[in-house]
Amino acid sequence: MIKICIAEDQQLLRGALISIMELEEDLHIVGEAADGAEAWTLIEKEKPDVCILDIEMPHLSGLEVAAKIRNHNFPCKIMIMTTFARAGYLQEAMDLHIDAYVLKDEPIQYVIGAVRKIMQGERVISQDLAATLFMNEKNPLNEREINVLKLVKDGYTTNEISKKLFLTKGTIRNYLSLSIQKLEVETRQQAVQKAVEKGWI
Amino acid sequence: MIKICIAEDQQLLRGALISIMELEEDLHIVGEAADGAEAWTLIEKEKPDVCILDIEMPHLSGLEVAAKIRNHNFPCKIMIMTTFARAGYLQEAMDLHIDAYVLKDEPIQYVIGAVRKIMQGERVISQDLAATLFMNEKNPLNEREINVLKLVKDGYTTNEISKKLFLTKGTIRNYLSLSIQKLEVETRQQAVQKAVEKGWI
DNA sequence: TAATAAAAATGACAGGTGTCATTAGTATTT
DNA sequence: AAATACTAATGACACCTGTCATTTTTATTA
Repeated sequence: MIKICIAEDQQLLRGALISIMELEEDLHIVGEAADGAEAWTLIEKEKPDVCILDIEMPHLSGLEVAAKIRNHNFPCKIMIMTTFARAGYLQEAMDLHIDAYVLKDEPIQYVIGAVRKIMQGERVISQDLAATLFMNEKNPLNEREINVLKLVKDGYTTNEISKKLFLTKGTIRNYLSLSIQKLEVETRQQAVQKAVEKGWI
Repeated sequence: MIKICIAEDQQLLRGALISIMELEEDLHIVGEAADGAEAWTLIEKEKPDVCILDIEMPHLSGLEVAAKIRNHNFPCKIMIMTTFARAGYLQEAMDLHIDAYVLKDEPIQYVIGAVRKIMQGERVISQDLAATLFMNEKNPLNEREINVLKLVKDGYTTNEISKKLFLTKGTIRNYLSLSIQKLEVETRQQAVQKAVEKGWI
């Protein structure tokens, strides 16, 4: 009997998956969570064999939960289940030695099959993602550029960012100018768009 | 036996919902679609009693499919099932006399219950949305402002927009300036954000 | 026909944005 | 000690943005 925890913020999908997995004789859902923080508490308590994590959740992302699981050396298998085929996410997942990375565009039987496979030590990655992984563009931005770009994403202006980071506004503009060049776009907004799309910030 | 068509672009959710609904004795899924265009073909062919439509799908949105159903005077009940509690979407749905407007954050049993209720002529709206409906801010933007703001959303610059619409760039700036004032924000990007969030563009 | 409203354009202003060349301080390496 | 690279700052330039007052043109209405 495989003990599973599932973390997914959309109740409709979470509930549906649970109902269907419970119909399989060898699977048992030992807990469900609607956000990352809840998921971590649950996993600590239930010690599941497999946990299925959505990436984009409130409080803690699925990748952050995965990092915690690995840091605590839990023997738990990890499946990331997400809508987004973003290279950055996938790269991060690989670095964390995630066991399965599955897109929400797969059939349920694929997900169930993947659970069984990873329990046997296999690794599962959705077909559409394999290509993404090979292309493997890596994040051209350094830490400072990432920080500044994140603040732009959150709607802050050059001046506000300069105050927040204790730098002059000229420096902020320089960082953004560099980011724009590295990402081969023309405005800070396009830079944010591209960086988000690639999973780089 | 209630005949149901379901249109939802995420296969995992679509498949899960179908499996679970098929377990109910009085429900029967007569067709599934992964985008709006497919959904419309299906509905014309199957003449279901109820169709469940996601809003954000490729080709045709759920609301556009709903409009087609109403224009052709099909006797089909319509349930909109979406992630987003956006006032503009809800308003449009109400104008189309949609029978149910359900958030993806509800339990499955709520959705199944809603199907039965609308078959008996009731109307179902997710609790969280009732408030949104009463607040009922309406879109302060006129047609031209909406068009310009949509182009900004798609990443076009002032100059590109002026060429596309055969207006001078000064005029585009004036329209954007007005939009910014009407939406009570400070930049064009914030204007786009707010308008999207409210379902106004 | 005259009055009114709207859509579109213009010009001017302050301030924001992106680029670039240059400088300076500070580690790190060789 | 010299070379290298990174981080931060500065000033200058052209261009973009948001605002405002004003004008022209074109429909609509009285």
